[in-house]
Amino acid sequence: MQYWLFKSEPNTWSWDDQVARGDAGEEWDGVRNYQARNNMRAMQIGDLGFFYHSMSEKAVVGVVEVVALAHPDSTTDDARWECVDIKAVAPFPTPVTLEMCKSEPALENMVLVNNSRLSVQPVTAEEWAHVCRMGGYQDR
DNA sequence: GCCAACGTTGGC
DNA sequence: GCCAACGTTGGC
Repeated sequence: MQYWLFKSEPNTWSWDDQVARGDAGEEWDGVRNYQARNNMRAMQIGDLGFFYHSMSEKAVVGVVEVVALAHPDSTTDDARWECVDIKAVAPFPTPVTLEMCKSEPALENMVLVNNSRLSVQPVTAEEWAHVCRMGGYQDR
């Protein structure tokens, strides 16, 4: 069981869009970055991730779950690119902003804080628990 | 809207 | 295989 962070611009694909897909989930397509793809290849069914809104919001707004292993990205013919499917699990009672993360010593090594451009990031179990607590989210 | 950081591309 | 140029991302 591992933890991740999925980053999206709300204008392109928002938490509400994700929720609207329900349990069927949705491809996390459009990733054209090797590091991000490699992270998705490493994912297992049932892995959990944060859903992060970049740009205007810059906050973790909810929790998603991996429901399909990495498979070819349907938005391209280029065999290099793969993606997983994820579904919305629950929203954060309180969105955790980037600013909040930066001010937390416990999160100083979080990828989001240090390499905000990577669109699919690994999250450690400690970071996961910490951010959940900040967001008022009851982890299972 | 600006600009820094990063990743990718392509010429050599 | 190196590196300069370019495009994109995302924080500010």
